[in-house]
Amino acid sequence: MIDPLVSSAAEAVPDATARPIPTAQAQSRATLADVGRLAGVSPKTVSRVVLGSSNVTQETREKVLAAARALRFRPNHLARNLRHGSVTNTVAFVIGDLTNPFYFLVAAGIERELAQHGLMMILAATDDDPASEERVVETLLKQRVRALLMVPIASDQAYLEGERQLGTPVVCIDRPAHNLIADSVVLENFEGTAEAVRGLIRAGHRRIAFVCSPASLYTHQERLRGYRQALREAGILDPSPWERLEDADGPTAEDSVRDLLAMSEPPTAIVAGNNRASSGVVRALGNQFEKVAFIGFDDFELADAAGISVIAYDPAELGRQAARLVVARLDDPIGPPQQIEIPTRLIQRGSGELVVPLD
Amino acid sequence: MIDPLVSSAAEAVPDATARPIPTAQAQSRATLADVGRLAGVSPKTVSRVVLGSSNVTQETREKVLAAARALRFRPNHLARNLRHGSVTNTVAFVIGDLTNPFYFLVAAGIERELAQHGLMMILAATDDDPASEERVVETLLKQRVRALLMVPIASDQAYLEGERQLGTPVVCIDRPAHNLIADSVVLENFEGTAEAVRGLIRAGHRRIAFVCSPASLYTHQERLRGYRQALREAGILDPSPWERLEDADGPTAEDSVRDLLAMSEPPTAIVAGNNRASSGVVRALGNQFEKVAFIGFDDFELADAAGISVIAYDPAELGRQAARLVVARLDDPIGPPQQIEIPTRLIQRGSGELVVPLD
DNA sequence: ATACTCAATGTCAGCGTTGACATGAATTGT
DNA sequence: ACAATTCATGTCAACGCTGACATTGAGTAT
Repeated sequence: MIDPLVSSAAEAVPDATARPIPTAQAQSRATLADVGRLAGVSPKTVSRVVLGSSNVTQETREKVLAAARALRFRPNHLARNLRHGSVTNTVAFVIGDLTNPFYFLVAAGIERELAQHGLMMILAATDDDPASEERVVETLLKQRVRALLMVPIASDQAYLEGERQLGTPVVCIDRPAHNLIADSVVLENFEGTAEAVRGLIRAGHRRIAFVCSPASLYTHQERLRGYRQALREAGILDPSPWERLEDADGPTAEDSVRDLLAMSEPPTAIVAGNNRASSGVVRALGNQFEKVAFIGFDDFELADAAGISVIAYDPAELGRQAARLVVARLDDPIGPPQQIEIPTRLIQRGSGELVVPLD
Repeated sequence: MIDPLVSSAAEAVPDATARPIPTAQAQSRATLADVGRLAGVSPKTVSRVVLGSSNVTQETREKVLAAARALRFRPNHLARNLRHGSVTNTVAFVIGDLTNPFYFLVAAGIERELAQHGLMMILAATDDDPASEERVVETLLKQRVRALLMVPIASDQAYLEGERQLGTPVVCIDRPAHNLIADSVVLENFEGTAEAVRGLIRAGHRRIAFVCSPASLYTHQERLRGYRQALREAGILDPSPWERLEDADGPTAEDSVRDLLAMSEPPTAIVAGNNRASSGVVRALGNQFEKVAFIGFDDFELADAAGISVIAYDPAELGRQAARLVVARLDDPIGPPQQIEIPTRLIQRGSGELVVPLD
């Protein structure tokens, strides 16, 4: 294991000639006591200076500050936090898949909002493995994180109930928790998708496909509901031929689109349920939106340059709101759980609405 | 300020009828002593069980584990770490701009590699503000992070020298540190760019532009050097008319490209120095690579679908290597500083090499 | 039977900090 | 001039944990 405190065996060699360049630690970190000794005051007085208490003479304060600077003193927050009931100022954000740019934008929003409240963000990934979720969370709780922000992966978050009762706020992002009273921030999945599909219908489309995977996700189910709802309103009661809801291990969105286009009555428009599906659709269609209209859920880099219409939202706003919920919950642990919906809006760039359907 | 320990004023109201739904913390967290009391053993024995010491009867162990489970005991790592010399298992990654997707991918690589060594990643942003770098780092050091990973923003990291001597590894990412002996992981900026430009020259291009900002960055300077080197090899000694190295507040890459195209002798090929510049170029050119060839530094989502050639590398690998340096340095604090170069490779997708120059 | 080993458990102190409380000196009021 | 107040500073204990060391009792060797 890693242990930097184990001094190297250098002293065993009386004359280490081939000694490498940088030096290891000579002295250890200065403590309040060290500073106090140098300044000729008690550790407590140093503490007062560090904490900015007013009950210190200007003269003493300067002496102490000089000593602190000389010794490169840096207060030990571990000790401080222990003393104060093990309350830290780190908030954990537990993500499934770190490589999804979506979550990083969320993380950016969280980081920024938390920083404004003196809180730091610790990032932990579960690699989309439900089993590792509890393990990761457990590790974080041992570190006494102040609150937990998470994109729930496991099918059950009941294991957090005890912790919640102990006062650790839990805020779920993108999907609600299962079997746990927790605040959550989600997208306007249903309405956003329904509105986009309604737009396609208004443009004359009837055969509208929906491509998405994995189908089991809360977000995708909501979007699917929105899709179906809009079609139902238009009198299309069975959209199933155009639904492609493959699961993670099945065919990719790219395959699904090729499959759709090969149908005897191919769809005239495609809606992608998430940004990964969007990538697949774009690859399969190769920018030929004269043939098939396309709207993706979730904006992406250069979608504007490519003229692709999307159901967009602000991922950073998701993070910001979640962080705000954390802060609010820390301020007031009591109070009914909240669910915030982040609005989506259709950005029309040509791929979805300017198309004249073939039939 | 935030303080969840402040109990609500509920007890002042004898009969709180309009009480909200969830409950606040009833009891506090169990400690080793609590578990010991319940199991009828000393705290030390509980500690032994928790740490997995062998010198405990099977019977005692089970009693203790049962008690721990009953009390939902969770070891306090703050106390543990304090006891052990304030050595934590969190490593900080200090980034300038969180919204740059490049850094996400780096962070993902870091997180993954660190996790394999039982280390956690704490993310902190400086918002590309050199002045806030030291402040942010200082805060992190108070938390006693085990090591520091950073993308240096400030023009001087000498303030970390003391900390380095105390044994905190510092690894710089993407650019080397200034005035500080530290390990670093950088890209093959010079060679990667030179090779790409050589390719354009081989394809017959002579008027090759370089668009990038801000010009002051180490990475961009290296890339610029590579660009000039390749041109020099081809006998083009003064590329300055085609260099567009505007700084952050100046015109955007998009503007620069329009400007270039409006020249009396416009470039036949453009090289972008980073992914932001690439976006700008793509927007300005609008995919018309028949007119002007294009190669960007740094791959991006859907560059493949758009057929854009890039100088690519693996950002996650950057992170992984950096994390590995941290771990190595923790194992062996002595040893000469290392600089690792992450290889780049030219991915030809059509925008750069299949073009027939106009002249 | 006596000393000797060893395993299981306990006692204690201290990691660095700060709240509660104590002390002593200077200042104030009357 | 003397108690009352204020202010700067100090003493002490405890946050939760675990290394160093002590203790106990059972088993083993002579």
